Amino acid sequence: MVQVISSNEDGKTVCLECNHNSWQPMDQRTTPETIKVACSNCNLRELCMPIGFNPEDMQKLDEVVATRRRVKQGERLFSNGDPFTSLYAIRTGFFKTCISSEDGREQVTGFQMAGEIIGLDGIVSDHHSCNAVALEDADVCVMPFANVEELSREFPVLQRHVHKIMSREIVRENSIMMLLGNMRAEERIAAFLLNLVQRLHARGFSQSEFILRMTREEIGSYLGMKLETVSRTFSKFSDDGIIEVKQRYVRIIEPDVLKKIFNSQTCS
Amino acid sequence: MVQVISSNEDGKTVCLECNHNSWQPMDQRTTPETIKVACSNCNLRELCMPIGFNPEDMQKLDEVVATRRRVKQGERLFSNGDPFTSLYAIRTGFFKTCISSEDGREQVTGFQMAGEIIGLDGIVSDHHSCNAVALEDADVCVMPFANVEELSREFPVLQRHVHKIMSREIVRENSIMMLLGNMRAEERIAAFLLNLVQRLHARGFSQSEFILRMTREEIGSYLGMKLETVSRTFSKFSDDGIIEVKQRYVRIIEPDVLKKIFNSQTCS
DNA sequence: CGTGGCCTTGAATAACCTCAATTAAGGTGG
DNA sequence: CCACCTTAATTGAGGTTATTCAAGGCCACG
Repeated sequence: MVQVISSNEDGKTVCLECNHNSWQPMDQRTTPETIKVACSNCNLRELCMPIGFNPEDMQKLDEVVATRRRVKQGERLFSNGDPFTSLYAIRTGFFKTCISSEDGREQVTGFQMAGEIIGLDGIVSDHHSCNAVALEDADVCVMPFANVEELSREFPVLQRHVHKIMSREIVRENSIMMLLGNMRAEERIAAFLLNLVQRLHARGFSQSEFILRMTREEIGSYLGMKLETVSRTFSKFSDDGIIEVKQRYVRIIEPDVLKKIFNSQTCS
Repeated sequence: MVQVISSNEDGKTVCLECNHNSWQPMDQRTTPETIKVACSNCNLRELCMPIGFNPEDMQKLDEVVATRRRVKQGERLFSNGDPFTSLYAIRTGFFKTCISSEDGREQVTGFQMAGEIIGLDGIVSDHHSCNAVALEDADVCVMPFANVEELSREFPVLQRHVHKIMSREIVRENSIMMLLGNMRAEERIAAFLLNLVQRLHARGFSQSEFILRMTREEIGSYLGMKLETVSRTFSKFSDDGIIEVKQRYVRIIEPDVLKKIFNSQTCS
């Protein structure tokens, strides 16, 4: 495979073809085999674990993660109806979560990347209420929820962290409700692109360009619009010189214009 | 004030004028002054607290609730930006939670009634990210989050309960995303009415009739449609003999038809 | 080099929104 | 207790946005 290397404005080297395979810039990457399976020396710790642990507590914290699990592209980490046992921290890869209505309509409820936690939907009923599908080969840390709860009782900082993760998800969904309820197509796409690039940037990738891991249809499902409308909106932004789009490749040329569209379509 | 009394199909007596003032059928109601401010003998316990406590633990659980607070109609329990200190269990009354975009558009993120918990949005950032507005005079139990966390460490059953409440909110918002992203106006209104009547019924009210506590505009904001469309859809359902509507009063005549509309508009 | 999945684009249609006028209800003060 | 005023709800006509249906192009993969 030819690897497309590009430098972003921070001077970080990023692999556009496989940016999904590591949160790290290429030059710092190590092979998976050299990484011990433990939170205490995980690169992603700051993303999915609380800070402020001393070394001996950190070691106990490693007990949260029982095992690792690989999920191939297109496969499910869990499905609607599965018994709930664990939360999952994404190490590598990219997921979508989605629910289906009785008559078969699908709603994507989120896209998740490295360092993010999925499975929270299962707590309330002891069964998952959505499907988690890997949009590319993925690797997750399996955190049995019993372990999480037990250690939470012991470590208030972990307890608070778990609460914050759940609260963050509630707040995220609130803003999706705003998006779905109040925004027009262009605003939704602008919000979507800005959110995606911001999260990728926080993981060491370019602030301006990336590869979409989902189809137009999946984007549309998430944003409450049809795939044709997604495509048309991308094309319009491209015509306006705001972004460059070619299939899954996206480059943001005018982030400020995108932000303006997001904040208010009718802004004078 | 003339009180409109009606009997539902279960034979329970319900006051339509003030069904919002108590979850209980009228004949079982006691005056607020006779109720001790404690979870251990609260009528709503089964709605907002875990079950399976023995009496001595129950007494410790009472420590969760620090105080009670009255919120008059139209006033806010908390606002976007307020420091987060507590969760609130609604004893009586009816709330909406809403967020505003930068350009002033409002999105109602939920309607909450007796026994439900609000304030979870504030945990992640130590500040509330939405407004909680009383749609009628309300009375809430103030549960300082520090107390909740402390007792959660001591009582696994409470810990699990807190997690379930947060997970339930995540799942609820997932289904709202489905509603906003995939459903048409009639389906949204059907889902809204069915959800409302189901929750009211769980609190001892009629399965078929109730008084809306929110305006058409607030319903529209929640469901992602304009107030005129809400009104038109109500009128259409009324013309079709599915419901009876007169201003805030709603009676569901054909729940099965409503369920069919909700499940699939295009159902043959 | 052919095949299938994904993406793009066009034209016609449907759903919902906007603007506007009217009616109904609720609250206030004389 | 009633008249007035304000807010909320209904309804109609016309416009806009996004959807639907359809055709064709691009790309990866065998």
